[in-house]
Amino acid sequence: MAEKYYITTPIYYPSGNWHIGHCYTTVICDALARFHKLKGEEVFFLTGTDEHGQKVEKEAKKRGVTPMQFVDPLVSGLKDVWRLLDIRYDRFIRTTDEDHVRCVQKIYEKLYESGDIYKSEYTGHYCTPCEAFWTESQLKDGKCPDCGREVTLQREESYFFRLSKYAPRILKLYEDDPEFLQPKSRVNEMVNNFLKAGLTDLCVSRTTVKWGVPLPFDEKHCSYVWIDALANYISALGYLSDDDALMRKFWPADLHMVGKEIVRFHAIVWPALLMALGLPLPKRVYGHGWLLIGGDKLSKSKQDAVKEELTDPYELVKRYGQDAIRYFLLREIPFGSDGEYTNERLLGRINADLANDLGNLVSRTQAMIEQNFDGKIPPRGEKEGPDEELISLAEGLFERVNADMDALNAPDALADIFAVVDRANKYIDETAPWILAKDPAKKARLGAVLYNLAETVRMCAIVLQPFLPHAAGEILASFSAEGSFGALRFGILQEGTPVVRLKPLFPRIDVKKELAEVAKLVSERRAASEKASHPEPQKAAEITIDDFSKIELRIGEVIACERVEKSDKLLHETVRVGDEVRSVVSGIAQYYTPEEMVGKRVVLVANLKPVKLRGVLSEGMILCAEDENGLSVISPEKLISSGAKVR
RNA sequence: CGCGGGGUAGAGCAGUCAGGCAGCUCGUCGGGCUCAUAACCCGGAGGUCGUAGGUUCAAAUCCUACCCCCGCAACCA
Repeated sequence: MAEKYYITTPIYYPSGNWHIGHCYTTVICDALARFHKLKGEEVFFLTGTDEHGQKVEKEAKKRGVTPMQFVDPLVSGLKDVWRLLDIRYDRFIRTTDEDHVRCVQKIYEKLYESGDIYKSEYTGHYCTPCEAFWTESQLKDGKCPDCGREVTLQREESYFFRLSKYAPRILKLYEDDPEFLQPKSRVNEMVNNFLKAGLTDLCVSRTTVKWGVPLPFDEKHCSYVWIDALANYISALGYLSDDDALMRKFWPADLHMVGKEIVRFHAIVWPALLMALGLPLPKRVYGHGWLLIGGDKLSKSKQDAVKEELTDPYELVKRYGQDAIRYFLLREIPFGSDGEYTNERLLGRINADLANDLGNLVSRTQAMIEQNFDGKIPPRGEKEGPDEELISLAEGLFERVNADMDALNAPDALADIFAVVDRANKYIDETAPWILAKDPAKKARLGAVLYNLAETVRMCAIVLQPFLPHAAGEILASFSAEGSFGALRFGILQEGTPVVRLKPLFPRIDVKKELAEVAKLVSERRAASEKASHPEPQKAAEITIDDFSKIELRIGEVIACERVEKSDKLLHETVRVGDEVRSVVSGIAQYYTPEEMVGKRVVLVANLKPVKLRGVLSEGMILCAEDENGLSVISPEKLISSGAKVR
């Protein structure tokens, strides 16, 4: 019986802006899925979208459409991206799919009956954009520790999942199975940050959110994020449905590929849920790094035009082709850690590896076969000189790539394949077939050389299929060769087989010209989107004079000023406002030194609710104007007494 | 003592867990070749491995202290 391989991507939240970062995870999974399929395993590759939640509900409302109407086009946009990149998933699950919803309801029911879900009350600081509740201690400066935005205090009746109960078993899981969570550093992170501190039960329902799965035992409540989202991995297989054949065949998952920010949910919450349901645990959870976009100092530089990268997958595929984008993502991002994306690096990779090395190797090999052997595979001939080295390198290729892929290390797998490509290019130099061609007595040797090259190219193409499906397919077809891993033996090509000469697989790109074009395109697009979005924020809602009078503005004099320790942006001013002296913190340290501020007269919002910033009390706000060039404190034009009202 | 990432050749990085000749890609300089997509092959130059101390026959790697840079925006994988 064939082995099975079940691999999943995270399900993506429909935000409307699909970019190259989303492609990263999915392309790796696709390559892994294809690789295992070629190994003859029965593969199930799952991806999809996570569509419920308050954020979608709000966005939809803002646009005056139903959540479904809001989400549908976004989802089909994502599917288009996958089509462009030739992602061959077996199912695209949406958490709004009927079967998923039914499954989630059954899971809730089951856990409720077993007592793993119970009713209680939740109070917490809620950050709407992050859809997350935070405890008092987690807040940073009273704001969301993730995004730094305002949180609101919310209290409501909720159902909870007894996560705490499972902490010991999860710790044991990590000990017993070091493979379970990778890379290893993430294990320490989980243990130190969460498990050691003790798990708290997880809030799994909401009454305030309507866009979700209604709980079967309490219709007021909707499922809340994680059970709904995580369950996709089993609902997609028909868990608890009438037809659970897939579930029986493919569960447990062989690999959940996730981003490092959601490792926690996959390495703690998900195993606990599965334990509660009495299901086997996934074999491996892999938390990969992030693809940072234009992530170097350039994006930070304030004065120069901020360099922007083209990250739109549609445009990238249109310009360079799916294989080139796949190749870059799989090759360039260091295994397990963060990688950096720039257009320049993308183009560098395309030219150096795909055009110069691989494409050119195919091209020169086929050209010589065409010129010297009438476009037919020559006889194999005797081995001599460097033949042995080339051949054994090609023959050992699969074993090396297989080991790399078992370690989920696509960059190394590709490096191993290209090591063979490089060796083949060198082999041409060593054997100098163009010299052999001049001497009719050397015809047999020439044939042997070209045969060895054709075989090497063919074998590389077979292993390249998971990574560069299009190009690898073309190469194989041009030799009328089959792509199965069974054909990874040297000597399969038959003498006389016609070889079709391919057009350049990866045309060389003029990097300078292309970068200029891309820069132009990006700035045009930005201008267009600014134009489209600008009228809105500028047209702030109309207010009455009464609204305005609620704001108390006063002139203050800065009598002392110092930097706030351990902060880059904050200055702590002591401001005299009439008879009063106030402590004010402002985020202007990048524009003003403390010395500059002392003695300045400023406009202060005097009735702003005091807050603590970085532990320092701030009782007001100094008015500033800001544009792309910098920031200026607003000062009265003539000398005017401190404490004076501003209207 | 807020959290995280990092400092190895001009650029980008691997090597650090497991101590053993400092490597890879790009760039650059020189040479070769002309089958090939001005591609390919060979060679050179270029490094106080952030700093100081320690352990060791041996340290980029282990230990201690310190310095510096980046992110903590958005999107969220």
